[in-house]
Amino acid sequence: MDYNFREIEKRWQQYWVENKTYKVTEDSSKPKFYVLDMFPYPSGAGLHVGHPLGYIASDIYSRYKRLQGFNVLHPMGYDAYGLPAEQYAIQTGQHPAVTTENNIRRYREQLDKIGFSYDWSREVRTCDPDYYKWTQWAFIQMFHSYYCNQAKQARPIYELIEVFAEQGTAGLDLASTEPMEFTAEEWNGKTEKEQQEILMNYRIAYLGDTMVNWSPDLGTVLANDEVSEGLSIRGGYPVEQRRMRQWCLRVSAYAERLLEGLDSIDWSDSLKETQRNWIGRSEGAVMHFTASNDFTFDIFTTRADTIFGVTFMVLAPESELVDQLTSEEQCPAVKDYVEKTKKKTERERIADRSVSGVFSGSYAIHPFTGEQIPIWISDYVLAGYGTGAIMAVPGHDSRDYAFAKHFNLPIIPLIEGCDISEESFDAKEGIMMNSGFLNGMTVKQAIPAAIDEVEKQRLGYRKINYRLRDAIFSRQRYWGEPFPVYYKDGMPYTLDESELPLELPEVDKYLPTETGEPPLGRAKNWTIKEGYPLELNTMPGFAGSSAYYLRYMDPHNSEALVSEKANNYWRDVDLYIGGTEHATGHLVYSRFWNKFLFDLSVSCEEEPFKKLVNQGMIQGRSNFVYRIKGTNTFVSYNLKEEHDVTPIHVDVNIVHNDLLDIDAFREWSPEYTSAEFILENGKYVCGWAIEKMSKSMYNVVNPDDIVEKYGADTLRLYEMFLGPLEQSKPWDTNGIDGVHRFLRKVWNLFYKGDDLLLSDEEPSKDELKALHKLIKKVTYDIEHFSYNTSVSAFMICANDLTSLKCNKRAILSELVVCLAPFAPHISEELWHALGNDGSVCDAEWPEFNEEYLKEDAFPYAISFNGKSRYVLEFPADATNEEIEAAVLAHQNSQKWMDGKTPKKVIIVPKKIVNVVL
RNA sequence: GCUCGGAUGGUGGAAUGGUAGACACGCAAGACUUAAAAUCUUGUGGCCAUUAUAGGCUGUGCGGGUUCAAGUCCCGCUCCGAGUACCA
Repeated sequence: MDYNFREIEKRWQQYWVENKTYKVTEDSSKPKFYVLDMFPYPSGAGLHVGHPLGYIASDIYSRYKRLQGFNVLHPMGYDAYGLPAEQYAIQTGQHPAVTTENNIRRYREQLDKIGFSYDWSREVRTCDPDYYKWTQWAFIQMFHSYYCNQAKQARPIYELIEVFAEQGTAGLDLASTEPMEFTAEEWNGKTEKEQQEILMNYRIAYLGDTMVNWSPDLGTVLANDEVSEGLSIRGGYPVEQRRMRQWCLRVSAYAERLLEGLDSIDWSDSLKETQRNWIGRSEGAVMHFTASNDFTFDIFTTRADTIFGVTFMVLAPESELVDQLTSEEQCPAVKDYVEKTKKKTERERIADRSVSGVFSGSYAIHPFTGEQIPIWISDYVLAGYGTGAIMAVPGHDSRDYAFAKHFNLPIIPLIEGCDISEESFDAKEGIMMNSGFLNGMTVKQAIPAAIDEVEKQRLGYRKINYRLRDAIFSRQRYWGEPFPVYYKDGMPYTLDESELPLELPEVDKYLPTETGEPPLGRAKNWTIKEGYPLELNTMPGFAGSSAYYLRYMDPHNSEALVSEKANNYWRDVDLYIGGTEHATGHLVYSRFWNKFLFDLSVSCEEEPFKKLVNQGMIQGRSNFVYRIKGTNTFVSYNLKEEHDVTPIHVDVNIVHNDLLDIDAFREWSPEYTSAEFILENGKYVCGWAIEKMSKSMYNVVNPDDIVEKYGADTLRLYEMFLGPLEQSKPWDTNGIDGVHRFLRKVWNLFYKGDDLLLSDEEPSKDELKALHKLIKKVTYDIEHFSYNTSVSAFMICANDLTSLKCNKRAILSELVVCLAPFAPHISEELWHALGNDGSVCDAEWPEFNEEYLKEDAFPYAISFNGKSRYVLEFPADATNEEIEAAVLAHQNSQKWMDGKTPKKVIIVPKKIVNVVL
């Protein structure tokens, strides 16, 4: 009987479905283990061979943990809201729900062929009302919460209302959009609407006027992580800055906890570093400056020590301070400059690094020297960071230096011996000078000393600033979660929890309305209660993906996002596998969202993802043919230098081991039907290059085709064999024959022709050794995600057992269990061939026994001064003294030592003897 | 600019400081076959030597260092990749 993978895989996939093999429930008698993949956005193109890489890795880990006796939660679902389905809807009129449903069906078909051990009964879809009910619910909780900096947690807003009525803001330390102070009398004297407006300053989900990334082409705002280099990540459309009223989440309140939490989780250093940079904590001070017209404003600096080097101030063009600080005669020039910068898109601003700016006409007073410092306006200062204003110290900041040089402003050196004739001295080292009370201190001493003095004289205060901004949470799009919000008297109110889910309404078109409202403005009767209008924005993509791991724990619960019982059992994700592209998006929002739910006691763990592994990207490997210019003749790779040729991409699926299937090529396109070929050794050799996997490069490999040709088990093994999991690497179907041959080799250990040849004899020493070498290596490798080397270990073991002609049940059954996480279908089949019932998934992971690896005699490598190695064999129980004596005995009889007397003999546990001459 | 990775045969890649190149692809030779494909066996870093064997030298991007011993540790470079970017 041959290894008929098609039949085997079909049979066992069916068996798993019929027997609900992968269904899990809470079971307090077993330890839990939660393995999660980042759920996919089901795109129209379907899966290519790169997508399942992480899924296979996590599936192997899940199956392994299960064999080790863990109760493994391994779910899958779809991040189903998103822009592509909506863009497609705009072009074709096709409802995004239909497109999404079709895409999901296609994804599921492809996933099923690979043999994953998902518990599909727990599937979630972010666009399903039963699911987004809880996204909306979480939003309502955020709306009704504020963040207390003293308690370091979110608290219900009604507490705050009570405190305001009793004591105003006195003694409170709250996360807010802007600082506010008022008394209880002032609060109590305000109208309902005024009070609501004040509360907006503190809510964790709030409406705020902020600078947003606006994409005119997409007609929506985007979050910072959805923009890169001034272009939208999806689609690559230009993005500009606009001030708009948007829903925001007060992520910044959690900045410190998001930073601290990184120390407690097992993520790669580079990913943690990326998050640290994104959060961007910097310690410094806010300082008050007074302008000549008595208007006071604040700046933020991390270099308070350089206060005596300030020769000018700079405001961001978008800053509200600009209006306050512009003198009358400078007004036209300033207006002109501000208009100009507004017109530039973010991308143009990045591209244009030239120095520009305008004098405001007013001056600030230096807090220590009383000197007049000119105030300038320039686009190198950002409105969104700090206070949108800086004190410029050209001697010790390169940007200030460039500005000062350009506008001929004075530059003062503050550090002894520094040379600032060509560039600023930015390093935080040296001895201070020209700095009044700071003179003689090192920079490290001067920074805190300067802030102490500033605080003492009430000129400012210590402040920690974060780069992390609040997340903009509304999108002017159709295909997303509707906000559970309606407006009364212009103020937003949330729906009652009992009114959830608020379902996405139907619209006639997916475009903005004629008056520029978002698409939901087209919905009929989009009102609630006594005709109050509902919110027209929808939530962004990250809304639905921020708590999906909690929902998998209890996916059908209609009473809660997750029950306390389920949450207390599953707790958190033990292993999360996904790509780095979510480092500053999903993985920040999700941690924030979970911390908020932790404060509400909905989630019992503060960090959602204990361990995270990033799988590398799979790149494409394109093939080329070379057409001689002006002809329809193609020349083989190594002969192309003799002709003037144009390289042309050729479909990698008609190339095998870089050899072109000429007949298939002629059929590939009518253009090539009559193509002529100049061959080498009777073959057409193609060139190749590593490029992104994409249709236009003709290098997309579909997993279905691989499964059809080689089987799912071969695909799984080969994806792992390609290289280290976390490394990016090109897909190259060449070489897949190697792992396929391995599986056949395993098959042939069981079957000779049609006969099952198994023996109940005691295994030999060599057989046990081959097996236990495998068990040791594979156990270690799975724990360390070193799957490529474990596939090698299997091949070595199969080769050893083949040459030993091993057909012992005792050996083969343990081999099959080891193989089960990697190649589940063939393992099931062989598990049954061994006479077992049920599924191999219920077997036990074999235990490694060191005894079997011990040898009778060891070869020792003998080296001299670390060179020229010889080999001597010693019994396993030989002592170091015996080995040393044996080596020295050769001193005169062999050429080894050239008659020299050894100074030292070093015997290393690794079976090396080094003789120092 | 900053941060983090990486550099090992023709290719993908192995190597807790201890015989570098496991395993696989490719290639070459052989077996089977009328032939090819498939399959199996053997060889395969480079250079040198030899009828053959045994062998010698060299070798992990470059230059130093530590060590009995360095792909691995330390210092200084070069190149490549990823992320991030006027964050005061």
